[in-house]
Amino acid sequence: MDGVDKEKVQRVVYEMSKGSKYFENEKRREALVMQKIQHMKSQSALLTDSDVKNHEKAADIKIKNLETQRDLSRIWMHVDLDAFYAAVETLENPTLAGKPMAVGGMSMICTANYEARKFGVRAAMPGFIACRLCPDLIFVSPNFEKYTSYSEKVRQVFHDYDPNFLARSLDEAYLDITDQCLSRNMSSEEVAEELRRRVYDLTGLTCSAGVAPNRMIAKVCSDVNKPNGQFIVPNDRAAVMAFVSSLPIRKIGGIGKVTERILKEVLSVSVCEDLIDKRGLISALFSSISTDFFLSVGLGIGGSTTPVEEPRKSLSCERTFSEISHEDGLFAKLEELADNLARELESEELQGRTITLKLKTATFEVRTRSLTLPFLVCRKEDLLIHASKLLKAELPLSLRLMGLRVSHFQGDSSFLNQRTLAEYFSVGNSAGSGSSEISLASGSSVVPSFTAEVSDKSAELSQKNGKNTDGTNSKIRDGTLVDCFFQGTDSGSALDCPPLLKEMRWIDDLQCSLCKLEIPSFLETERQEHVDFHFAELLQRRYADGFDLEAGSQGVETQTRRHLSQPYKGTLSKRGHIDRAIDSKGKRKCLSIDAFFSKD
DNA sequence: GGGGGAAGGACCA
DNA sequence: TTCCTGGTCCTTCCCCC
Repeated sequence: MDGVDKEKVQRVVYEMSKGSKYFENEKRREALVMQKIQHMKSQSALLTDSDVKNHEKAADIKIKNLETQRDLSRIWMHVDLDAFYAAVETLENPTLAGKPMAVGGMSMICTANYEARKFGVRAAMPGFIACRLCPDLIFVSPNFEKYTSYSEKVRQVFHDYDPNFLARSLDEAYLDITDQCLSRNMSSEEVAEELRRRVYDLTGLTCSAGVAPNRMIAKVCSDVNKPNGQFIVPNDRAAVMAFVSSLPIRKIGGIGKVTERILKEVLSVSVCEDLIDKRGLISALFSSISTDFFLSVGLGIGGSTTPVEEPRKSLSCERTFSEISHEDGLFAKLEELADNLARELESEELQGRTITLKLKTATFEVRTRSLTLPFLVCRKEDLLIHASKLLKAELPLSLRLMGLRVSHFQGDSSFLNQRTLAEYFSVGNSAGSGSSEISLASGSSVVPSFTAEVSDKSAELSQKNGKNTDGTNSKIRDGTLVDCFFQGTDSGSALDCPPLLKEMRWIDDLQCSLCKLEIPSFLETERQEHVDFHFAELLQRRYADGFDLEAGSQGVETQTRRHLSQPYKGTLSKRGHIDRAIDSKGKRKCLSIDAFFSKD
């Protein structure tokens, strides 16, 4: 931004943050980056000329490969609305026009209009610092409903130019305008001008556009003549290379403050062209994925085909608050988050297996603690049970932020179409249950359990060696089989997984009957284990207040998940004990089944 | 060596 | 007085097979 007294801005920001906890944390992070840079420098110093030459050769092969992927047949446009939130607020309240204004509050600013930017006020700047930079700054609270409704209008226009346009946020999108240009015999420049005019006519908002053969370059282009302008890089290799050659690496999406510093300080790379010149060192010092990325940046290649829409990977909720150190207060916050997140999960019809607790301490240190369960969860109660354990383990704490995330969603879409247990049993066991057997527990409640045979060979081998020998996880102790886990049906497994298992999923309406579960007679049998797969969850629920099954070995989980998608976690001993269970104090417990079920 | 989980961090809007 | 939120991806470390 021209006309900004950068030095003054830096000085004010420094003066205002100096000595604060935030500042101290920044210094800590800065030291870590420096350490990383030093480490990479020393690694670089160890490289011989021939090392670098060899890496250069490897990079050349990569470059050759990348060149074959260069696609100049599509015309991409990146559209970015100018100071979007601020512009919407000004449209709704014209008295704000021409005055420095920021959307956000004293703690943080979402965006600032161009008048405010002249003072150095920027998005992601705390409001109190912005106030110092620009004492007349007007604050407006964000109103996302309003922005969403404007965004929808703008998207109507986008849709006319590319029905498959990619919306990146409320104020940004990528459009493939190739067909528009061809069918209407218009240049990309004309299309961009027309689109921007239509957006303005419909909403009163101005936007900037960038046009290039791929999204990576188009994104950079939209920034060139911002605000209310456009810039075009023609679909021509030489033009792309010329544009990229002097382009500062920081302009590229994916290269942020830290990466920029590392590239500059370790490799003296500052513009994209340097990435090709330094390909040998890059290949030597960075991972293959990072090297590929840096090389494609140097070549101006990136994102020319329409990507397939990926399903969501995680869903989270986090809140910043004024410092809390009291346990009750922390758990109350957690409950709020669990409640919020459960609602979100419900509205998106998602269930996940991994729960991640995010904590930001009063000193701005960020910690995450996660837990992957053997079953899917989405209800508030379940989130809370597991997240509470994660939180408990971190106490005492003084926090300024807490967040909760669920990920590891059930990827297999067929899983979602599976029948519930209730449905399964209401139509009988006719659907290809194969080798499975259904045994009913005594009493009226219908409880499925599975039969799995443990091969004699496996048991023998286990007995002989005292450990697993053939990929199974059965163990022999005192002449009886304990620690028996399920595995898949591929050859070599001793335990056979009934296809029935794939028909199951945890459902709430079965919880009552699950609580009446009785352990069938398998405990007395010699060479046969019937394990009800609801058992693990039953235990989890039963001891929700701090009694946890110790995780089975990771390998077992892996195996089990791979084949069954519903792993059994925990250990059930043949002699009727719940073995290796851990209570809330971390003590290992051994309960008899009788004792377990006689509780309350 | 590869797969998976945990933790941390970079980056983006 | 006061430094966000929600998401993705990558890396590193470690365990287990």
